[in-house]
Amino acid sequence: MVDRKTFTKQAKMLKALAHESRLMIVDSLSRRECSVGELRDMLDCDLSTVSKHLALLRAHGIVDDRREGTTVFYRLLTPCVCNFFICATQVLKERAR
Amino acid sequence: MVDRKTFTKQAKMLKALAHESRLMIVDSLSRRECSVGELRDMLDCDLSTVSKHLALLRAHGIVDDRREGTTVFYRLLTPCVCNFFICATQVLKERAR
DNA sequence: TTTATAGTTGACAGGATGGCCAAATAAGAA
DNA sequence: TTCTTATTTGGCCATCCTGTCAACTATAAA
Repeated sequence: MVDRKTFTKQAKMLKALAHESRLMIVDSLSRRECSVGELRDMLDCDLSTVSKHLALLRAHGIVDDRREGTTVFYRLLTPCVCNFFICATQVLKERAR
Repeated sequence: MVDRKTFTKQAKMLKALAHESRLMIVDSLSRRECSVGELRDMLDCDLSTVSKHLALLRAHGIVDDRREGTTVFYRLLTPCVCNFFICATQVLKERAR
């Protein structure tokens, strides 16, 4: 039997990832460190919006940042989040049948 | 490079799972078929609330139902969603370090 | 046919999310 | 110091999510 609190934690983690832009951010960061500006170019939305998505991911311990001059670089703190992509792909495939 | 639409689909799927009650439902259904009433007893909330969570999961092709008399039984349609539990546990563990 | 049981659906309220703009901050360059 | 670039934060609004109650539907039993 699994503890209710565990489900709560897992739900919070899933919620943090359950957004198109945040998934795209995680995918990018899984390849290499990126600045906020680079991520905005990819997502094509307001810089402040990207910054807030990153703040949320950081609050959940998924990413971390470091400043280099005026630029802030983000990196993946828990690379295994990428396994979610594998899971999701698998479910979508299984569902399609 | 991954298609933007793929991220959209994955995000929708994650959103469907990103709720404590729905995770608990999926976990229960991974063990055996359950009626709405049984799930309500486990979740301890309004029957209509459970019914809506189930409707949402069904709309995403994650569960399916069958009626037996006045009772409706739900079952997991894509058992591989359980891999999300493994992923989530792994991330929470990696994050804890 | 009436009654009881099991679920679903609609309406509604409160709270959480997401996105943009504008203002604030941080750091380097002039 | 002042200016510029990069990013964060606060305010605001629109939208979505959750949960509850009440009303409705479906099926079986009396």
